[in-house]
Amino acid sequence: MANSDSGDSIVDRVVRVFEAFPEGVASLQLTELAERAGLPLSSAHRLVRQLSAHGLLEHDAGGTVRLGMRLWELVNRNSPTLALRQAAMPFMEDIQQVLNQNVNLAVLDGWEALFVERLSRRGSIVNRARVAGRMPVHISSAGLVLMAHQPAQVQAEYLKQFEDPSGKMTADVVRRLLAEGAQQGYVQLAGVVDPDAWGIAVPVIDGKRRALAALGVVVPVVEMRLQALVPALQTAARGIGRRLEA
Amino acid sequence: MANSDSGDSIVDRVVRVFEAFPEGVASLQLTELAERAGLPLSSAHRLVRQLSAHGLLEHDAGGTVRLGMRLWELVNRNSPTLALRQAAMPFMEDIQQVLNQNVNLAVLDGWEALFVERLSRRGSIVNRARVAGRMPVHISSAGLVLMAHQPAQVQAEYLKQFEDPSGKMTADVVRRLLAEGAQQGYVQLAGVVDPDAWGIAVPVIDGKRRALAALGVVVPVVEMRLQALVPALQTAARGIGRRLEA
DNA sequence: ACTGGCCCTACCATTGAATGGAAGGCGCCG
DNA sequence: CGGCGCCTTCCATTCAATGGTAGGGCCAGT
Repeated sequence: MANSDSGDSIVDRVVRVFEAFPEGVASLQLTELAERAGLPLSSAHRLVRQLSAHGLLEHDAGGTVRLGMRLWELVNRNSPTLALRQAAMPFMEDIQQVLNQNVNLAVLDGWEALFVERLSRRGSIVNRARVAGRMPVHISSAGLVLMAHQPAQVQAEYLKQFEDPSGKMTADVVRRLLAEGAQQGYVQLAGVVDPDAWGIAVPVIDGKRRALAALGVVVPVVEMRLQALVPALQTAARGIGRRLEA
Repeated sequence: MANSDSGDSIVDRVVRVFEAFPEGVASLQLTELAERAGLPLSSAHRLVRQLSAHGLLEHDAGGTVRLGMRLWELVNRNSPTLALRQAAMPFMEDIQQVLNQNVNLAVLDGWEALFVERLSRRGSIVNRARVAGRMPVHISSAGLVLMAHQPAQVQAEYLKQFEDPSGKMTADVVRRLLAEGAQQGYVQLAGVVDPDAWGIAVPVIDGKRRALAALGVVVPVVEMRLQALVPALQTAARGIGRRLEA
């Protein structure tokens, strides 16, 4: 044989190796990694060795393979979200302290909200959103408020393909939420993810009126000051937006 | 020609592409990227296209290339430091609130401290340590306290090759700091990085008595409660260590 | 102690995927 | 409108990548 029987390039394979780690699983056996990545063992072995030589992968104590510190370092040094996170962090900290709630920051990627930063309170209500985690647009206030501020064409495309496997949400409900979100400038969502939690999110708008990100909080349903949270979030979001101009 | 004139594999090239982004620079022109990565333009072009197809790179508005959200997501989802950061975050937040100071968390990588997490106070003293940033062991309290808790052999190797280009530190001073750090269980460092800032760091120890990380604060020299910080840090570090066992 | 199973590592003849110079667009500025 | 920088595409050449196979280390079960 020669280069790849299966017709995939090395780059494809490298990507498959990176993607082979299931969410939250830090390390895998070589054999299992090969299987998950769909590679012959000997090919996986060679590839892992090359990547390890550069620090993109590492061999940990038990002989298992994990993503390397070097990779983490490179990606986080030049992260596409770096500017956004740096601009947002001080404001997120303020919110966390003043409102005493979970705060999170998300961007829109496809039809999902991708959470890029999160500050959680000890002992506070469960916040399902994890850093680098995703949630479908229709079940997260952050996703909805981002979609609500997308160009009409994008929203139309989204609604066209919308389908909720759980059946809890209909396209009409989503349409209404988007319309309200666009008009009010925030989205409030009750207990979709967790029956005891409210999500509230506002958009971070840049100079060209594009919604770059969503700033949100997750609060327990018993929280009384719900409406008071909105202006605080909006003020913070404007601050973030202004920082991103400069 | 065939595969690489220069004798490097594709993996080498992928790594060089990732490494081509200078610290803090999010995006590059293709031509510049090719030059920095030491690749012929057409090869760079092909490689970038492949990587982009998988979302490891992205083309941004101006036609420049940057690291992709997908890469950021994969790395941060399965980060080798994920468990450490998750265990540490609540304690770091406590420290930040109670002591009202900058907090950071670092691991040892080679002869450098690599900062994996940081919480900074608005308006607080400048903290040079950036997330995913590095500092040489001998000018950071985190680096020193980590080195002070390494096996004797590692310390010997480190001291053997030690050389401070600035000449401010001598091997003897470092040796003394390491000895003190090992004995006292913390390292305090004044104004090496910034003349107005103190750094104090303690080790996070796991069940096998290995120093996995350093927990530290950066405080202004005028701060009076210096000694009071140490027990707080040590308590938090023990808490983190205990969480990592489970 | 022995055996079987599991996982990792090493070898090597084969060949098509990767290569990069050159030429063809595209947009910008003077 | 001509020159320049930057991006994209093309294509004949060839060696880096491939993966089946075999070897070695480790542990659990018998």
